[in-house]
Amino acid sequence: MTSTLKDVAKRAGVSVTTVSRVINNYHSLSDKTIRKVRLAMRELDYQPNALARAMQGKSSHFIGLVLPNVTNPFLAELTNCLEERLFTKGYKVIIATTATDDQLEQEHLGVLLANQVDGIISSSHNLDNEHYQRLAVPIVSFAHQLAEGIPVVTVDSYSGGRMAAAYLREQGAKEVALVLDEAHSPMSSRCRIDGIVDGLARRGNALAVIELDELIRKPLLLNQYDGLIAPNDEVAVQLQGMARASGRKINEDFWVTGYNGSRLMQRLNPELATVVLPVQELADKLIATLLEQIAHPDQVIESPAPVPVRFRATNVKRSERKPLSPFYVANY
Amino acid sequence: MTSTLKDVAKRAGVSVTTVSRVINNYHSLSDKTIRKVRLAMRELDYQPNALARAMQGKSSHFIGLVLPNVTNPFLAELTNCLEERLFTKGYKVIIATTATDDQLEQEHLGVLLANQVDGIISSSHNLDNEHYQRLAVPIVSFAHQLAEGIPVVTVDSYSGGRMAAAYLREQGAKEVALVLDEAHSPMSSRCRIDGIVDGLARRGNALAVIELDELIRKPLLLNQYDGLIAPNDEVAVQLQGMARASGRKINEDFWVTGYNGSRLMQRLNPELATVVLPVQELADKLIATLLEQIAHPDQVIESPAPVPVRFRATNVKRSERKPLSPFYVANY
DNA sequence: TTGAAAGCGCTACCAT
DNA sequence: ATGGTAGCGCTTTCAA
Repeated sequence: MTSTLKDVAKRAGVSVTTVSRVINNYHSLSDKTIRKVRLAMRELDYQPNALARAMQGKSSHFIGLVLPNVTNPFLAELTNCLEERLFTKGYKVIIATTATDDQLEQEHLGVLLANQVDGIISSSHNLDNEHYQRLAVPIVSFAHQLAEGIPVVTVDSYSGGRMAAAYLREQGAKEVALVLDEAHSPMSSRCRIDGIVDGLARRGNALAVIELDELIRKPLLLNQYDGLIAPNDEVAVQLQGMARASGRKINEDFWVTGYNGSRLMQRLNPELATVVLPVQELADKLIATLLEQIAHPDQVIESPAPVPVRFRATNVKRSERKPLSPFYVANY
Repeated sequence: MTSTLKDVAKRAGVSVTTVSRVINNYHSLSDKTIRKVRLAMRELDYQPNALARAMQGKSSHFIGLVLPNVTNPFLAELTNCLEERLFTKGYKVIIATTATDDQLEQEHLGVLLANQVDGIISSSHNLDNEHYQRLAVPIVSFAHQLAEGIPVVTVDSYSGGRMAAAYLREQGAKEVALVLDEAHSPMSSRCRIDGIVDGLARRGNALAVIELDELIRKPLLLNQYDGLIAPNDEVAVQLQGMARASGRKINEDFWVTGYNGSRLMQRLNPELATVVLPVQELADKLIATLLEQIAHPDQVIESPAPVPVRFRATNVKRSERKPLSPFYVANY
């Protein structure tokens, strides 16, 4: 049905070589030929077959994006950002959502390899080191050290933890606890906890730690605290809701800090103090690192330095808030 | 570097044909041969090249997923759901985020065609009818009629609107307004507005309509209402925040309804009354419709009947809330 | 039960 | 400046 190089060549009265050349704007072609070919292409509504092109040992220009899911607002934003930038660089993104399922991840990786992806960007980490090590394809990881030799783009989570803790202290919080949600989102970094401890500047004192599940079961536990550090913005909002329900006044006698600072959560809850990860910068770093690895497959690529984070401590008055920005594109 | 059919054949001491046959579990092969080949494949860590397979006029098993973005919680959930189901059916998903940019969408569609996608699922609609009509590939649309002959999976938005309005009335809201956010998320369906009007059951009265932007500029406008219908859950939460800031008691003297009912928003704000779209069912319908079209390319596929929605009117006590579910997989 | 050989649509090398 | 042709890795006749 769809026309091929040969069809175009026949119609233009030239060889397939010539057609191939005008497609790839080769030099040394007469204007007349170029015009003829272009015309034939248009007439036949010709679409070059990218898969066939990818078969000359050339690159497929596919990038595999492996992540647990895309419903997490931060990952969604990262995904958007990566896709957009990769597209402008001529790459197509194949998504592979793995949840926390090791077998699913393994299958997905297999499919990506089978489809000759030029490289993989992964924020999943359900497999053993050796699995990742064996993958014969350039790969960059986000936030997790997958295996030795695989570059990883990280954020400065120590500073993140420290700033959050310092913020709570400055606001006047006396009893601070770290809330964990190990079941669903294990704290990725030891560094962050170190930062929190240092930020609290309470030498010799252990950091109070509570499980979210426990807190949900025994809401009275909340009364012991006036400052909470959540593992992410979503849990932070939950905690705010719980505190409000127990009669606490958010940002007056009770403070919560989040983590990630996605635009969505920022809009939904402008009051939320949180550690903001620079998504665009992370996307750029991930891509740059991957492309470098693609360009130099047998060179060992260093992981870039941890990306700085910033802390957004908002007590913005409602009247000063910005209107919604165009990320609300669809509502249905 | 990576080994090919030929390599495997050589190593196993058989022809490429035979290897191809064991890969595709052809009948009539001696067990001995099968074992030999399997062994060779393992030894060489052989990965069939999916792109080469897609070149025999066989299908590529690529599906293009075209959407404005993936940061919208509902679209994120739909994306997750589609990817997961398509993967189990042996399809790979290439994402194409278009925002509201017609040129970007056009380029993306071109790339998808060039990569021989078997079909396209689209929730973007930035181009003219003819553009979509011309696409020589099976395509299903979500929520928008792209062009005649292109099947579209819709929800029963009339009922959605009607249930939201009825809810507000039942709660005792006297002054109800529909809030629009035309700039960022134009109301997709006339039906929904019809439903709202019918649900309010105020014959002869026009429906009050406010622009979100205006409301943000003049928060005092809120005082005129005690019931708001938001275009989506995100705006609904914003409105709740604004109302709370003006001293209204949510769900006591002020009610807001949302739209979409994504799990994320459900967790973040269990109090939010909203119209819930059945994501899984929508994903299934989209896939089924697309696959049918792929199976019968020249047959005209009918759009399925609008999918029913349900209204979640929550006044769930905090103590009765369920714990977070495992969609919070990553926090970083 | 197995193999040889002809493509799939394209690029690249070698000619002219 | 242009064309012939040999593959890329695989599937698929047609033969044996």
